[in-house]
Amino acid sequence: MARNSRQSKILELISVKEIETQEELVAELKAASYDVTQATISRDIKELGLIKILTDSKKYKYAIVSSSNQAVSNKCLNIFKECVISIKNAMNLVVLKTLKGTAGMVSNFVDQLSINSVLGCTFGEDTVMIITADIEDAYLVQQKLNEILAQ
Amino acid sequence: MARNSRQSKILELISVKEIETQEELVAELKAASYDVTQATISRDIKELGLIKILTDSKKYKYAIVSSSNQAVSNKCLNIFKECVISIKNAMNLVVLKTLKGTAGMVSNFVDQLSINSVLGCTFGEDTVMIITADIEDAYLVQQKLNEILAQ
DNA sequence: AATCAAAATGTATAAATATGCAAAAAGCAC
DNA sequence: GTGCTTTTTGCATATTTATACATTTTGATT
Repeated sequence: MARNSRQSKILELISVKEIETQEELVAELKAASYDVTQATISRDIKELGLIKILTDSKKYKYAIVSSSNQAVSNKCLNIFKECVISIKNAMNLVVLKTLKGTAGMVSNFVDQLSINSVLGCTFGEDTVMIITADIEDAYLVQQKLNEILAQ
Repeated sequence: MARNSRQSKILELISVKEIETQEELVAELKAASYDVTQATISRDIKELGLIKILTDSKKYKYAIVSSSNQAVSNKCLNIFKECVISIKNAMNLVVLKTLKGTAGMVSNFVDQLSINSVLGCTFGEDTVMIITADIEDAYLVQQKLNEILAQ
């Protein structure tokens, strides 16, 4: 569906760039050949439960709502699920395979979850690597992510 | 200073009521005899780093930015500091004395901090009670709060 | 394919928010 | 106090976002 794909792109865009306004988002989406208007974006943003937060430079930017304040919106969760193909462990790492181009967004998402044992995330085109302190923690994180995906 | 007092009132208002718009906030402030315009509120909100999140009923309301996403804004922290008079332990409880009328706001704030050992908070007019699992946890929470206030 | 129902989107505009600029208020030094 | 600087605020308005309504698209059923 075009809509899901577009919303997934929105999540990706806001996790990579500092998007200040919906018009800016429209422009970025046009560049990625999603031809939509601001009105549609406004609706997408509401559905995804995105918020505007202040950056260090005192400008507003769109962001995914953090987990402690409020549950991640169902819509976000669904998109997250669709993008993750597999979750595997390797020593003190958890490796996620994702749809091409969505790894950045997924990595950002994992960061947002603020799981205690996650030390950090890096990502490429279709792979996210989560670093934990030890093998046991990697296992815990994998469990946790599986739980979230199973919701 | 009138400004700090007003901003403190704003934090209190948004923690107690679901404030959907700045105009609504202006009205509430007027009722509390703070006579200001929407423009000023807009600036206050920016300074406090407040955000708009979706409620369960799909309406937007103002909220304090959560701790995991981003540090609580300096401004919020300052106001928090000014409102807390003392922090004491009693068994598995931590008891905060606050300025009259600000306990609700402070309690909300403590919730936002998402400290692990905090099981829950209740409050009256000028007292916040934090419940923890045991005496040791109460001590840890007290330590943590003192750290935050000392920042 | 034709028909209907539901969902998604665009257009136009209402509603909400941010901000440039000028005025007022608050500090501060003398 | 007076004069000067800095901060805060209001007014007017630009900018940004949400939404009512109409239209288009999608999907299912026959």
